[in-house]
Amino acid sequence: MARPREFDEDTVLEAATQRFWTNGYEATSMRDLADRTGMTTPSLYNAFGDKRAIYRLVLDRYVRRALESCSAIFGDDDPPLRALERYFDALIEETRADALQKGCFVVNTALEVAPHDADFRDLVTNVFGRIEKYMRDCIVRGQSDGTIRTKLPAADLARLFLGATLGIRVLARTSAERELLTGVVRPLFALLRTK
Amino acid sequence: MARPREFDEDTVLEAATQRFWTNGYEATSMRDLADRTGMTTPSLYNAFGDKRAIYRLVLDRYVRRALESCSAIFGDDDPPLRALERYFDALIEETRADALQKGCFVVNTALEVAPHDADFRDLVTNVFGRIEKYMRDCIVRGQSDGTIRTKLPAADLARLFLGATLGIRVLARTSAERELLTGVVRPLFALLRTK
DNA sequence: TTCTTTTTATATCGATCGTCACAAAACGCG
DNA sequence: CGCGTTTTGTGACGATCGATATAAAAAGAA
Repeated sequence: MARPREFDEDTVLEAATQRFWTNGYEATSMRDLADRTGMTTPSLYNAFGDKRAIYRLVLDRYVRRALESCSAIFGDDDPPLRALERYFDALIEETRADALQKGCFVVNTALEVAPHDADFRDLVTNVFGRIEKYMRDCIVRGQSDGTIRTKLPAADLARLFLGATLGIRVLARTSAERELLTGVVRPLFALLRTK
Repeated sequence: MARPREFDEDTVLEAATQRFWTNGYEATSMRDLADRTGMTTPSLYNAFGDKRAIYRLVLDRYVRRALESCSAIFGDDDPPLRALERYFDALIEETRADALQKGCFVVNTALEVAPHDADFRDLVTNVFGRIEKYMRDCIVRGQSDGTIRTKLPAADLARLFLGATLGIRVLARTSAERELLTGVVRPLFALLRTK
């Protein structure tokens, strides 16, 4: 029907993701994206739209995968406490291996873009809400089956666990020591064990 | 000796602070700063140096005041638990009143600038370390006098409290509801009360 | 006054920004 | 084979970026 694309969409979007993720929105130029993806800027515009649309596209793609990862952890039939352990273990391991200090793409967006862009603020709020809900449901299950002994409201515990997650994501951008991150998490699990 | 300055340094630095704080480093231009401060760009360069130097100057100024505020809270002779309450009450109240969703200038810097600028990363790490130390010393005092009953290591509790602080600062950039912020904090104090 | 020093405002530098016209190139379809 | 459609690369648009050269203006010192 027409001239075929010469690029692999997934490869290009992944390269664009990495660039936006590490450098942020403002510090990434369309020419940066062109260089990293091997495309020209007109091809980028033709294929995906303008800079903001590309950012939204790759962020949505990132969110989809991140939430799938969350779903895999919390949707598994592991005991609730085990799921939470796996969640924070993965978070800390991801941070430890994060040589470029990318942190979390959503958290980075929350700070740089969300305050002056309602669309992205809604996206970020939605993602944070989903994580909070994963936590809450997990904690409720644990309180029901007795493996989580604290009687504190699951809603507040979920809020704290979300807050701790975001805090760790901030520290991840500053090359924090692993001991600091594990120290944030240890009292959380002590809290779940208390009566 | 020479022509006197026509601007008030403190007023100018405060205006520059507000601009960098709300918009970030990359999204703020020297012309933005000139407009907001009422100066011309050559006058800014002559008085304070280049863009990065101005950012550093106003960030240092912000940090000085923020740490003074911390010192006032934790250096007071209030009981340790009361100091921690005052700290988080002030944090939540500041966030509630933060119509422009500025969040914390240091946290914003941690995410936007620190990953690719060692000087600012060191500054951020230092500030986080000081806050952590305020928390730790306060918790140790509370554990000594028996007002904080938990036997969990003060070092880890301080790390969690720092992490929660940073998490709240992230949420502050996304116009989060007050109930979410108070929910993050409530289990922290429940944790301090547990034996 | 004249000289020195610093701040001021005008005007602009080259570089880079996001974006796009344009036409050649590469396909399926008739 | 053209024909229509989409992608491609070249080149460049006006706007804005960080930073300055330049000189007039404003003070104290001589």
